[in-house]
Amino acid sequence: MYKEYKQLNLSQTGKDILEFWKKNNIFEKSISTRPANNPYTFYEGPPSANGMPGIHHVMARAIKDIFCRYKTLKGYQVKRKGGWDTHGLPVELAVEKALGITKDDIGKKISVEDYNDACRKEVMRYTDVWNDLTEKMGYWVDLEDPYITYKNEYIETLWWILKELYNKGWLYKGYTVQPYSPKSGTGLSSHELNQPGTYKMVRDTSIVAQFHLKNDQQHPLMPLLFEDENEDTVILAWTTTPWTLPSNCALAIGEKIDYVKIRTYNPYTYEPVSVVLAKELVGKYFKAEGENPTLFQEYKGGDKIIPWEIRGSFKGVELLGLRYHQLMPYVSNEDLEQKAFLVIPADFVTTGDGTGIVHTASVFGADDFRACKENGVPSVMVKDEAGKEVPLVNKQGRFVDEVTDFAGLYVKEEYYTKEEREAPGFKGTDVLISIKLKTENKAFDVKKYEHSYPHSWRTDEPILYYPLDSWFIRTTAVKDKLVELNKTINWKPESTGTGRFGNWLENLVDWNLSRSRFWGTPLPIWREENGTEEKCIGSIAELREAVAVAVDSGSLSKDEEEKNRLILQSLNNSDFDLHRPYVDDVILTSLTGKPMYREPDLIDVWFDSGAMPYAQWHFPFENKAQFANAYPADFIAEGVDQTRGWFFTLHAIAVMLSEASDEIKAVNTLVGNKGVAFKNVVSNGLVLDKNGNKMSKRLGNAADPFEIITKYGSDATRWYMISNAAPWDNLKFNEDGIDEVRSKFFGTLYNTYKFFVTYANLDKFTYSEAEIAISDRPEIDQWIISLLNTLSKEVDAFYADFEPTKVARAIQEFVDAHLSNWFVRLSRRRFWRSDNSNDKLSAYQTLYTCLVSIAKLMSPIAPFFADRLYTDLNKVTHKEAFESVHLAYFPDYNSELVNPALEERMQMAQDISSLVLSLRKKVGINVRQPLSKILLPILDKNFEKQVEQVKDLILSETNIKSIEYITDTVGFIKKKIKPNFKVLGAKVGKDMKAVAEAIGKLTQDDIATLENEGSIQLEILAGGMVVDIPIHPQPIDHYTLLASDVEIIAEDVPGWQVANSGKLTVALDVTITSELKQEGIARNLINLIQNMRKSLGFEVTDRIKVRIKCPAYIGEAVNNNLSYICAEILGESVLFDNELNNGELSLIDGNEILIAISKI
RNA sequence: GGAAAUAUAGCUCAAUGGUCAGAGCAGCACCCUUAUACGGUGUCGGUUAAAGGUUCAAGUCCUUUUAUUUCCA
Repeated sequence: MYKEYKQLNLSQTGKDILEFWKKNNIFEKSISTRPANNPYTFYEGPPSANGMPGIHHVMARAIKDIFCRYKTLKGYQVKRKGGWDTHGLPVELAVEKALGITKDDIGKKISVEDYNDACRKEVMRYTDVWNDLTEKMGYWVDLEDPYITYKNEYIETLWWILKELYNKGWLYKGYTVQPYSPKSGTGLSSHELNQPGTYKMVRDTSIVAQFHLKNDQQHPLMPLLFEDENEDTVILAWTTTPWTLPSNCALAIGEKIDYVKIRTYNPYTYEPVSVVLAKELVGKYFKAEGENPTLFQEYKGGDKIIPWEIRGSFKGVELLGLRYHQLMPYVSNEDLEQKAFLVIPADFVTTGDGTGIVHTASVFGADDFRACKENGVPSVMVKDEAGKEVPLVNKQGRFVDEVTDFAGLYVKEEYYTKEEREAPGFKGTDVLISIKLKTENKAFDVKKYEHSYPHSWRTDEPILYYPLDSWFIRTTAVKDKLVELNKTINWKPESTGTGRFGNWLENLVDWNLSRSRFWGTPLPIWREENGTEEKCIGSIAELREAVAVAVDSGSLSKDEEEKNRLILQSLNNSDFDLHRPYVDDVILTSLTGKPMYREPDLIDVWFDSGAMPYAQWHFPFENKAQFANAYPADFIAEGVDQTRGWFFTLHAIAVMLSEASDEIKAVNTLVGNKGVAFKNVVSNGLVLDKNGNKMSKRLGNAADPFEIITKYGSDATRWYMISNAAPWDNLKFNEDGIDEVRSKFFGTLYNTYKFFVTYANLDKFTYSEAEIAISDRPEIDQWIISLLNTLSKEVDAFYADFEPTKVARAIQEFVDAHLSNWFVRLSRRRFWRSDNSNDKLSAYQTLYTCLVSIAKLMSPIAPFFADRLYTDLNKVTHKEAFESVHLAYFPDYNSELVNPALEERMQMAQDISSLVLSLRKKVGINVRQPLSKILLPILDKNFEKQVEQVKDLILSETNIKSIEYITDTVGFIKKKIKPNFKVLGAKVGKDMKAVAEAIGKLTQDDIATLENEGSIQLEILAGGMVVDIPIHPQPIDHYTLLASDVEIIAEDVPGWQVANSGKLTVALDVTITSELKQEGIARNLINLIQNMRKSLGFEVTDRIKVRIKCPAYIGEAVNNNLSYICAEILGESVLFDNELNNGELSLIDGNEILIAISKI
């Protein structure tokens, strides 16, 4: 017996099937039953388990799961090693929050050791919740043996990779300009900068400074800039950070921006001056009424209106190379004089603010730094006591001594205490600088300016952009190869690969690896204090050796030696933790016997995850074969936000290793990899709430995945997400949508199953009979089998092309429109017949095949329901030897079973039926009333033949007695002609409009001529006008119109009820004879009785007796159709009883009728 | 500021450059049903975000703008 259910309960199905999987190790079997020599490699992007999973994780993981399951169906062995991302700032922040401490307290209130222990616990805090969700949502991933990024083995592989890069010369120390908080003395990550509330509106002193051009230089623009030798020409540049002006080293312009030179007076010193600024911004600094050369004679210092006139204009590119006098010459040298203080190009210059010229201080702005580097402009630096170059502002945020006037002053007012700032006479440094520049004739405009500026979320004070020491990976060394190999990767969607990722690679800069933190992978580099010698450690063994050397060297202090000795012991016992602080205690010795200390930085956590292909196997220290068998990945998938995260780090590390590492080169050769880490990548979009807003806990619009799955089941949730929008489009998550999927798709499929089992159980159909050849089955069976095969092929192609949305929609369409609402509906009678004919058997076999195939096709997306469907069917028939659909194989596509002509004519049957039903609706004759015939105008010879084959389906579906075909020999049909634009467009081009119009004017006779002779001449004016009334001789173009250039359809049959759609036209005979009328009454009665059977709860096999009280003419109708009625309702007898007083009162044809039925 | 994606009916989505822009849901009306709180027929609903341009022809191609989102700065 097939299992029957009271109702569809996807949530319960999920739980049951999960239990079944667990009990029978289905996941393990899905791997072990596939050959190891046919691997399909998937990499799991590790989630961080220190946060709760959200609904977007269900989305992301459903996508991963789908393709892994699909490939399993296709016979591949798909191992899915899970993983956890355990390092990084979010972990540190969570710990600090939990312990109520800040970064400053580390090493003070709490030891680094305890802190790291706390991190280690924190990071796996929600693993149980994650594992629970993983199971419940049906995501198959190996949770038994995941890779964990904080494990020593994992870190050791990272060290190995770093060493490979180091040996290649691709690991180096430099500095970058980063957000920096002088109060806490640390750099801030962009993540920290993105904390809410870091950007605040502040009022800063802004200065438009005058950079005086040198009047003795060689430059093409000199004659224009200096019209006479006394002219003082300056470039105006604007800044909101006046404290960076002493460090100015260049001025940046936009090459395409228009600039002008304006003669005017300085508003503070009243000196005559010529200023250069962007043309667009002139109005910002000059009043319109001042533009008057005659005012120049009258001008006195202090006048409100300052006269001005434009004396020249030029493109930015013409300004390049101009030299100017250093604005605040506290620090200079030969190098600066030669290469700095000039105009350079930069792409970030705009005319939105300021003057269209940007003051550039290379060490205090990331853009500035880049622009200066690209143009070979050195930075303004001083040497500290150790002889090291340092900027003019020290790490406390104060000016160094060399900036004599302002030495020791904080550059930002906010760094002073409240008392200091409120003291009488206090002036901020920016203000002091302004005053100085004003008096020196170097300031053109000083204003307070309100703008948004980032603040340290810890100290709440404005940050500085400041140069900090960093370790870099020279990714730019392999830039071309990164770009080249990216083109071999299949991106879904493509635009992410070419656009976002491609652009990113084109503008690649070296990878800044350094992070000043505590919980992460330590940089394995030890250095002498003066940096002359350094050592990169690539393995634990190497570390042990180096420590041993250091211990034996005798050049360490007693203390250090003792510590090292303990470390060595621990290394020998293999229980040394590679994290800080332990690794910081390791002191190595240089060749010259000097101590070497570890560089205190940790590495970017993105390196952790990008190295997972190697580190998850502890390559090359272990598992070399496993690695080679799983490299590179065939498929990965993550959110689009990972484009420059995980996708990049995977790609970058793989490409670099393909150049730097002999081990990797060997593997690449072995597996035929040019150097990529992954071949296919799906970058999925975000999950937004139903209004398109970001989901956040704060707003309370975040959907809880557990709640959703409990309520609707994982299958409906997954199906909804996948079918609703392409993975890379953002999904507007709406619970109503899940409910719709449940009732529309799963409901329909479930009911189809229920229908099947209801009758299959009655008939004891277990598929034990011999398979009826498809060609021997009825038309409708052949049709649905044909569609099923077409569907399999399509779905296969969609899966292979990573288009799950198209898969889901195709399956939905099949199940709903074709299987349930056509095949089953039209085949119902075949199932409830009492004889055991071949026709009935064929119906069972066909429907069974459809259901089993659907289960397989849908199983990657809806793994629970599909497995229930499959196993419920297969348990009875034992047609296949698999205990789960996930161990089965993808349905074969059998092209011999596909019959396009059959699919076409069935479509025709559906369309014709639909037209007839719409006609019935129009004239108000319901379907229960039989009608005698419909007329079909014949379009072509094939048409009648096609319709004849599906005639019975149409007739029974529409309750019509016959179909008649008419040809146009009698001029009976009115035809309509439509141009086929695609064909004609190519032929007539510009004359299309005129030709279309001419076609529209063809008469019924013209159309007949065209049909009979295959062509007709069209005349249009050469100008493209239709020849209307040829009064004057006009040039005329002739076109020969072929039948293939147009579409001709029968539009109307005058005197009949007609409907058409596309090429089809149907005319309905609405005459109701008395015989038809009686039959209609009989049908109505049947319907009433069937409803009574149902509401009285009779079984479909119960036989009944009927008693009726009704008007005589209805009785006559019943008598005339008695055998038909009895057959339909399983009635033994129908008795007319005018004394009847119980029973159900109904209306037939407007007359009361009383019916009573009873079981026999 | 830069890059990318998206924008079509109240909602979710379709639509090779080819002529009434379609489905489903929701609403309304009628109908059908011995699987189906299912289905059918009709109805309501559109300046295809806006403005230019290319083309015989644009939702579709190009340019600009706007909005939303993401990443980067």
